[in-house]
Amino acid sequence: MQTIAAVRTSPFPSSGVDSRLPGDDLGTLDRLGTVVTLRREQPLFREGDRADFYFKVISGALRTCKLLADGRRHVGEFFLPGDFIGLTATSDYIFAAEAVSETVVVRYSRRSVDALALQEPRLGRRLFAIACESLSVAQHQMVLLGRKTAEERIASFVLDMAERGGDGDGITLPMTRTDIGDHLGLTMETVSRAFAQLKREGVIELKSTHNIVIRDRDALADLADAG
Amino acid sequence: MQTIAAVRTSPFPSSGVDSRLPGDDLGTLDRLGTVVTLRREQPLFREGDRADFYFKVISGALRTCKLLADGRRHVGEFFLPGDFIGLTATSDYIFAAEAVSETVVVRYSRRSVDALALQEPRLGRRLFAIACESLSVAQHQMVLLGRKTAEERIASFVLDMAERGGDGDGITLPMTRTDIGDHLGLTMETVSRAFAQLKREGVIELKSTHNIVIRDRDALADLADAG
DNA sequence: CGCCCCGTTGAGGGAGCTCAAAACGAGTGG
DNA sequence: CCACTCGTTTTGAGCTCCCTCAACGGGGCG
Repeated sequence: MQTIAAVRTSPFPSSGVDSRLPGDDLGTLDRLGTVVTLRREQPLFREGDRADFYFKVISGALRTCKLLADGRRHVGEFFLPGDFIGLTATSDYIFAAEAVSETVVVRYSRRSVDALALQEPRLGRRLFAIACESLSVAQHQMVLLGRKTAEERIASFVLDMAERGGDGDGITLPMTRTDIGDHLGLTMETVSRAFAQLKREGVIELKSTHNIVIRDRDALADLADAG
Repeated sequence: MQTIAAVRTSPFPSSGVDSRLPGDDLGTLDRLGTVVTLRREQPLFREGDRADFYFKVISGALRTCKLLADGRRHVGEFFLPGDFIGLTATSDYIFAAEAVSETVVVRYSRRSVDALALQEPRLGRRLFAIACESLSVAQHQMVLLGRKTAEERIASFVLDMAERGGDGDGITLPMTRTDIGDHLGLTMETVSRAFAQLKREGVIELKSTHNIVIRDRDALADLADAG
């Protein structure tokens, strides 16, 4: 079942979006795209939906969620402008995707893209590279979840967000403390305390709850790698 | 730098190995393979080595490891007969791979396989599928590491091992309790206590430390999904 | 202005970690 | 066949980090 969302069928917008993604390499793909706008908290798809589409984030932010039977939640990844989402080994999505804030994505028909990939080796290799990069991200996240302390997790998260979306040392965190906690295997309270701790240590500055500045990148990197 | 290991350049052995892997679909790949034998604890490659090869496990078992600066260890995945290992987004491996027990693998030149994949769409799609499946495994593991209790982690692990390598309900665990702990984000002692707990509850039977039998698969599945 | 959601802070408790010792099992040599 | 060794696993006891529960504060929006 496809989730309801504002859809505008139109040519690919000439957004200032980067990198990392097939649309940029291969003009042919652009024509397959449909622009979709999501309001805050609106689902892009749900766990178990048929995986008929790939998506690329244009603006805003998405999170992927998995729930345990008793309600415990895990946030797999945050997707920022330029990020590609929708690869799956099965015919269904195995997690939900929701908008953290108002978000615009481009939607591609999976069947069309997969068919095109057989004719355009460059597209095929790009999709393969995206899968390998996602795997690398997941492998780092597993080390974090398996072995790092709360403060180290937050340090890693801040550095990651800085690399992906920061303007210099200023970082915008569109998601809530609860989202961050569910992503890092912590509670909201522990996330809050770890931010406070890093602030006390002079490593970061809290401009507001969703805007932070890195003060000591080396200290942050040391914490993130645990030595 | 390539790790030293017993290498036998020869045609692909007619092993009774499954499934899941390119070698089986595409005869051409078999000729590219070189058989490599590893003794217990011997590294197949180290973190940071140039990623010049893909591998397929024939017999035995591998583990992938990442270390934090202060020595904390994380075991990413165990690889059993039929499993494919070596996909990476970069030119280097980002984790080490070591033999849990005496292990035989087939080694493929990454360059040759990648080149062949451009000519043989089926091979390209197979590699892509392997990457997507690995991603799916990683996503499940992140939920486990982020949100499950010790007992739930062990239940999930036992079920996973039963599906992958079990003969009926009898399971062989070639790795140590420490390996299991480092894979599940626990200590060896907690792993041992969780096994004892499941035994006390009549869910599993411990034939020996490395051989267990599932007594109540439904109870195990309930625990693994937490509800 | 007042409500509500989100974030912060505090106090107490618990799941899993640490440290330590004993039990076990596989391999080795007499 | 037994004695000994060495690494692994089990079990116990105490501690710690993070979770839980609760109260308070602040910013955005009706």
